[in-house]
Amino acid sequence: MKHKGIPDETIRRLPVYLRGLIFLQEGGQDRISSSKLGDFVGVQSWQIRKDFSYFGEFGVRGVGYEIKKLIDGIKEILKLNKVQNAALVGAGNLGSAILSYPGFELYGFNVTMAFDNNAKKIGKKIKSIEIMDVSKLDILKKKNVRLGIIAVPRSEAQEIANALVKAGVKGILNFSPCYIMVPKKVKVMTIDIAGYLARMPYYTLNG
Amino acid sequence: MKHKGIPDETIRRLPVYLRGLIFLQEGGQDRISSSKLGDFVGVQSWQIRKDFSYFGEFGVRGVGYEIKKLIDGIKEILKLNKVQNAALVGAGNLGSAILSYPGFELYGFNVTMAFDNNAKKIGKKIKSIEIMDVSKLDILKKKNVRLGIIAVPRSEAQEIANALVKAGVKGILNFSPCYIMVPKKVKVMTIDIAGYLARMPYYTLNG
DNA sequence: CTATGTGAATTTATTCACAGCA
DNA sequence: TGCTGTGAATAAATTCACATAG
Repeated sequence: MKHKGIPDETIRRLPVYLRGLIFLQEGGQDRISSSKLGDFVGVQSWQIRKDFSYFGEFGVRGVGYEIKKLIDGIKEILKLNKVQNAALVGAGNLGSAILSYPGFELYGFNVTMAFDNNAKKIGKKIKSIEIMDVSKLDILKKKNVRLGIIAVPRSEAQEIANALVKAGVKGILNFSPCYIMVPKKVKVMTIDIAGYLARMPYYTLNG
Repeated sequence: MKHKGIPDETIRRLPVYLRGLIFLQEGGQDRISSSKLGDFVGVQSWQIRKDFSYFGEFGVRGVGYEIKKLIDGIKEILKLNKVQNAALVGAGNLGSAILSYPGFELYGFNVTMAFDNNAKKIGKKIKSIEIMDVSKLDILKKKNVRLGIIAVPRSEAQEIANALVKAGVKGILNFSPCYIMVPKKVKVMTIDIAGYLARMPYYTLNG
């Protein structure tokens, strides 16, 4: 299930490296050193070397890393090689933005389905994706969708999560500002947007 | 500048506690134990007690915590007592959603200004906020706005950050998927939405 | 000479176990 | 008795320093 002994923080940084490397590759580059990559993505060079070292030897001493090899390696570690579909629940302002968000593609994700409980929205399309009734979430099982994205009001988040789990979802990306309880086999990651902002004054207001 | 010896992880959890406590208070409750609060927000009870203990004695042994006292205490620690204004740059899909996001208010934030470089958007309003030309960012200095939110394409993020810093901003919440370089005195927090999703398969695809 | 890879040292954060107090 | 507060133990992550290899 989880590579043993690999720090979660290392896993957190891998998508950052991957994004940077893909960008560099698109720029025509095919080799890079840990310190150049570090400058580019905002991580110290020894941190990068340490992170890669958990998975074997990716580089060549005295030379650096071959970008293609690193990209392939990180994709394999993160299991990003096959395109995966995700379903969005909650087609409000934030949900609609997520549905149109161009950044998922880079990592091989497609948000292919959307659900809402608002009769006025059901049947409408956003970016060619038809919004379906949230009571039809079970269809995810048939469509083999294993990732759910929650962007509903806090008061509805837990029941949506329950429905997603029942529909066979293995991972939930939760934008609702609340704790969500799920069976241990399901992975929840919560992005608490306001929570980030709430920490700002602590770090910026001196005194 | 920063309380010394306080783990950053403790600071990260404080907004979570605060949100839960406000919710409980609105429900008419005025006292709670660390384990009940922990169940509610998804944190272990000892972790909560430890976190609070860094700032003195908030509770009463054998009894629990007075919710109002905790709320006031956390707000003071995080410096959330005075309402703060923030400015958004980038009024695309994600930016518009952020402008309408109802979750900031809880912590005392107002997104009061918005900027874009698209002539078609400038002058239009979203939620009664007029979108201004990004070249007018300097106005933040006059308006005493000290927080900036970046929701522009990656290619523009760094120059927008530079302009925000020049306009006197002390903290930047960055939704663009890239590293941003700023002077040390400025705090940047990046929310890499796709990066979260990119870690999902690692945790959910067994084998 | 350059840049990786990695044990060891250090720092940071979590977890425990129980003393202390209403 | 019940629940907080905290020193001590453990675990996790970062940082260093340098051996190693092209």
